[in-house]
Amino acid sequence: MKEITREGVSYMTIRRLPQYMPLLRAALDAGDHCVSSTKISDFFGLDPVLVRKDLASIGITGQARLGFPVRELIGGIERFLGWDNLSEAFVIGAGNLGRALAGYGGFGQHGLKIVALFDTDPEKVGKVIAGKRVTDMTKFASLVERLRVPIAILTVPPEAAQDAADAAIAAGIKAIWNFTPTKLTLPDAIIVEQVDLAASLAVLSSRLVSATRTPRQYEEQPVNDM
Amino acid sequence: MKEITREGVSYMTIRRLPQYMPLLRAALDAGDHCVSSTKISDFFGLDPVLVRKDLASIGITGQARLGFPVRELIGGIERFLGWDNLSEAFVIGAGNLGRALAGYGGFGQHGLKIVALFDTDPEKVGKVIAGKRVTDMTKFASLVERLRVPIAILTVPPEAAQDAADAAIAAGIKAIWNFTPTKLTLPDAIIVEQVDLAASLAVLSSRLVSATRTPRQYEEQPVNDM
DNA sequence: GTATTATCGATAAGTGAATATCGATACAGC
DNA sequence: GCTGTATCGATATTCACTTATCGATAATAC
Repeated sequence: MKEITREGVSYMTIRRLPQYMPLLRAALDAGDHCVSSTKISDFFGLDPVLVRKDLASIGITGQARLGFPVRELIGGIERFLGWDNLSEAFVIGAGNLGRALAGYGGFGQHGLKIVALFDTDPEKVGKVIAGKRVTDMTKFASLVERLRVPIAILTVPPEAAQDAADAAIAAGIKAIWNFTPTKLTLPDAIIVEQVDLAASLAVLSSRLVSATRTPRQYEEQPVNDM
Repeated sequence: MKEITREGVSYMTIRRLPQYMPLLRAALDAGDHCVSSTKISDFFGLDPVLVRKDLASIGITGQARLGFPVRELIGGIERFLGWDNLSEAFVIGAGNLGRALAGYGGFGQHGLKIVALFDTDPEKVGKVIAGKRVTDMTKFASLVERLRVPIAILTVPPEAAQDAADAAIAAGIKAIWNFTPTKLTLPDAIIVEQVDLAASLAVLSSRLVSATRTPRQYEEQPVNDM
């Protein structure tokens, strides 16, 4: 996994940071001033050194014997991930998945605000999901321009994905969160993050195959004599 | 990324294999007998050697100048991932996300068959989504036992996730595909695959932060998450 | 005050995956 | 048949991430 990332923060670190957050918030609620890397690493089954490295890489420094100041930690991670000021997003595709995402209340904590949904189906246009209106796709471009929305969340059927993505970037969208299985080919300047359910399912089912086809799974088998 | 994997096939390889499939199926439809690693790698922006290594690791061998026999390739990957015989799954949580997954027709191609949905909400029980009945959660255990369903797809609210997962494995579920942001603590023998939207979003927004705070631009990233 | 211990930060070592290199192979064109 | 070229497979190298080690620090116990 070779990733060019920002200011020397590795891809894997970026993926771990948000996972630390619930634990940190819980600690804050519990009134703790400091959290140790050991405490975090125990919870997630990681090495404490790894946690310290993650935190160090975004410029947070702890104190020996005490740990890391929770408040500063939360603030630092939020700032690094851009969760401190909300980015607005449009959902393209108001099917079940689009509606599920629009209805999920947790994204606000993650710096994402879904503003509206778009669809071509006149049946769906005009409905309101969790306070967000489903708008006709023909209005997409003008609204992106007017509201300067940087993110499109793509939840259209696979065969419509490339066209929708093209339309989105033509309208000025900077980043696409792609929930379709379609591999998009887009200009390099566009940020694309793929939610790859097929890959995730592959890991699951491949493990299941191992578990069922061989009674003993996992690494080592005593190779020698029986 | 250190992962326990089967027979020396790396985690990253397992995640790439399913992505190759659409291209292979397209090649098959086009009547090609062979596909070269170059063709695959070009499409996905990978190194051809990497593709060959992936294929070699699941025991598929090609021929110089020709490439890899498409039919054998597809068969091999499907067999490896367990897509050749469907695994059945129950969806726990018939909210928008659960319904979206139940309504998605593509999982059949990936060896997954969603049999039914479960929910505790009497409002939802009895409804039918894409031919699958929403059943009361109280019937879950007996149905898992009777139908020997190995997989649970978890789409309940975050705060209900741990309880639902506990109930699932008590009923005999072997693998959990967890779409909730809750980190589940379960026996080691249970296979858990986490769809980590928070991590995916973190990568997206962290890139967006870089792009907006510094005008410069970055490389691409073919690595997919979740 | 001194000893103990948990924890940090830095550096070094280890691990595993991606990439580069190269000889071998088999088809295509002449 | 000979040559050229695309492709494979194997080995070696590079690179990134994780783990191990160790001295320093600061709270706590005595």
